[in-house]
Amino acid sequence: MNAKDTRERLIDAAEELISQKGYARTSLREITSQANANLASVNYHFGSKEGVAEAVLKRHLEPLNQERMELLQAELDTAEAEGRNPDPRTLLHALYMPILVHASHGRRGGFFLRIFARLVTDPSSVFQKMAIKHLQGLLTAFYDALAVSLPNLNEEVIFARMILSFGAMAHAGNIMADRDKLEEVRDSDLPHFPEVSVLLDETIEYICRGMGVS
Amino acid sequence: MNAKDTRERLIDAAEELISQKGYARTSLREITSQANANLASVNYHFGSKEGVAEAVLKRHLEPLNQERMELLQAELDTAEAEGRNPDPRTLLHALYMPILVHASHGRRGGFFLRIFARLVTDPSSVFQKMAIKHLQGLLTAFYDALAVSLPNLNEEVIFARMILSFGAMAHAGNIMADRDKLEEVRDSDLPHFPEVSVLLDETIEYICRGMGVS
DNA sequence: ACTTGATTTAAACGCTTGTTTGAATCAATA
DNA sequence: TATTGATTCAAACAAGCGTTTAAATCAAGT
Repeated sequence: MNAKDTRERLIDAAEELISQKGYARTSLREITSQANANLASVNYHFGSKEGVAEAVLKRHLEPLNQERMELLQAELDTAEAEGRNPDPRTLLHALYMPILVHASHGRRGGFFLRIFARLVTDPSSVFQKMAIKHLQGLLTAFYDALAVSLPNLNEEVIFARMILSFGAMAHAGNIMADRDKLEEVRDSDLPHFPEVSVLLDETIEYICRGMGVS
Repeated sequence: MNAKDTRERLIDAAEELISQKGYARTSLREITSQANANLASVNYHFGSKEGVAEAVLKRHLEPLNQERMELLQAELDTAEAEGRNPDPRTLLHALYMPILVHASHGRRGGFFLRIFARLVTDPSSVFQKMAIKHLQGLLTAFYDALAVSLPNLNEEVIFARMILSFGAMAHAGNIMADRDKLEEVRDSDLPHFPEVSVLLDETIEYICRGMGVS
């Protein structure tokens, strides 16, 4: 019991600290101290500092990607049964709703989405490899489905718009996670930062319009 | 002459290295070595490691923001002279074209945009302060103009869509900068990454559609 | 109660980091 | 040529880092 507990406390602490300070600026001493564990425990349980970061990402991305793949498959099956092309709006919901809902529910979702936004941006290191490993398959599957469901758009354009949607979604999730902190430094000439639920809805609609799906 | 040269060589080296490896993973020893300068020169010329990173951002953001503010003012003036509201599409062009063109022209623009994309994402440090310092005024000015030019959308919605556009733009610029590297690791089931010029055009159109401007 | 394998612990390792220092060098003015 | 102020330089600094080690502790099966 104690063993597994330590492992999970380490992931919890790493997740929170990395989301707040970034991977490089978070030390193993901070992580283990926040987790009430020994300094060496990270290397024991995860092999290295990179290992615990990978575990953090895995804990969120695996169920998230599974859910998205299931929603994708469901629409593909329904469409085939009904003898029509998959509906692009349904596909976009399948791809973006789960992660946005995840980001807007509870602390840990916010922690994760801040890390995720950086994952996409970070140039080197673990994150690059992890991004390819955990996102390439998902992206390809949804690209294939979208290409079928939007037969009047050429491949390059669909791909370009998927990239743009991805950026919009990642940034929106990041803003959701930091909403309260951003409100504090907001220029008073700007309106309030949108409520999380408003931003969630606006994101989906924005992406649908951007993709050319009405 | 030698003095100013060193300063600029340091900024050049910092820009390239930070864009490739990230701020935290780039050491002063790498920067000064690539710039053919002494280790202490960064602290002499910029006061600290943060100082040279700030100088990198300044060198791009100041002319860029000046250009955008001039384009904004030009449209506001023209609109007032013609007794109409500013045109939202023109405003969006003014806000996003300069930085996207900058990103797509030449190496240094690409270097900058990779750093810029991280600037928006990075949780702590210099970057947080720099983002507020260099972007808040720009954002506010464009928000005010867009609110006038889109009178049928409420404030919160306009602001939300600006946030989403910002994310899409930053991600697109990042992809432009890394296009060739991304092509190498691309899943063969995906189409080629869009040409820089294609992505540039698609980005502007995507943002206009997303904002609800047709 | 003993053994075994997993986990935790404290300590130390070697290495890299950003920064500081004080002397050396340079360029230009008088 | 002497002086001055700016710049460069080599060297050292203390601090923090991730990782390793070997002994101590723990939990469970026999």
